[in-house]
Amino acid sequence: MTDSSPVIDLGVAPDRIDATDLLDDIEFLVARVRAIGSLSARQALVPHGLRVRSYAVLSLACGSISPTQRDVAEFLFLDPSQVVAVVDELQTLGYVERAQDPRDRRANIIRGTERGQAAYSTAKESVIAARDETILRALSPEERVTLTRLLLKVAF
Amino acid sequence: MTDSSPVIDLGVAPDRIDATDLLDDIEFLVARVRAIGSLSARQALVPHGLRVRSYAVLSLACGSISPTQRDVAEFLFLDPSQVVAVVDELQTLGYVERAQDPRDRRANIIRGTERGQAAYSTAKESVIAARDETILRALSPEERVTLTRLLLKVAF
DNA sequence: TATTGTTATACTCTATAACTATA
DNA sequence: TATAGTTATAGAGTATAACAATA
Repeated sequence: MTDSSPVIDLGVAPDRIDATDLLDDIEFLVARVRAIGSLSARQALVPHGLRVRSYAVLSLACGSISPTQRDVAEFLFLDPSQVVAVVDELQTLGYVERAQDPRDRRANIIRGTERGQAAYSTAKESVIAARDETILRALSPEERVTLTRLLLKVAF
Repeated sequence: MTDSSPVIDLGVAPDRIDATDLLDDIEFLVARVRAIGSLSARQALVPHGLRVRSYAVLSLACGSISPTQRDVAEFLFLDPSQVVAVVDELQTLGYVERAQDPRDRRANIIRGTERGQAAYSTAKESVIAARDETILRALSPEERVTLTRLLLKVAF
């Protein structure tokens, strides 16, 4: 990597952002970090033909929880109608399949196919690599653990 | 408050979200917390006639940094063209005014008016109250400080 | 030649309502 | 009566390119 660069420009020199309520505002900071992380993930996923949202759904489908579409919607804060579109897309790619939930014939269980597992695996590497270069770059291993733990408490 | 309730449904019972890569994924957690915080702030701002984005710009305009539109764009990760629209909106409301930057005649400095300061003040109370009920509810005071500090390191 | 604000445009994300089939 | 998935639609958010004024 000689002219690597791209990554993400965090903009705004520190000397101009001194006094602002927003800097103490967790909501604002979360929004900004999310924007950085989202951009990072989006760029990393382009070569894989996935959007951040598709990647998230694929991740759930490839895990061991066998979620219904409704589970996916709640977990990712998506409207059920949005899940339909994403699952359609992933199904067209051959990455996931819909299976009838034996406990409730109305529900579709989403499962990653073999091809989907493989695609998720490689995409995940790219996403993690990009993340380590952007949002995690400034944190020590201990801080990363702490941040994860605190976010987890807030998120659920 | 007898039937308070509304607030935000975090959905998904813990017993179904056991094993998932995403739970260790800071990017995912940040996205989810941001969704919660954004919804919380949006609801709190409805009575004030402000959107989250307008509120953020108003906050910067009412601070002591006298930002240009470009500063606002970089700080909030907005495209400069989006800042135009928000400032137009706030100006129509009489909350901010554009002033020529003496150091650069191309640049507009955005300042909160007296009316804007008042509106920001009351809106801020609502936003903070809503936030304490949602994303900060699960954290101790010490944890809030730690979370803020870590997010700040990542955000800039 | 580069940058600030601006206009315009297209695309993605999000919110909402209604319908069907099952429960 | 309520819930899972689906369809449709409108609005908000975001990305991109081009232009005039100024640096």
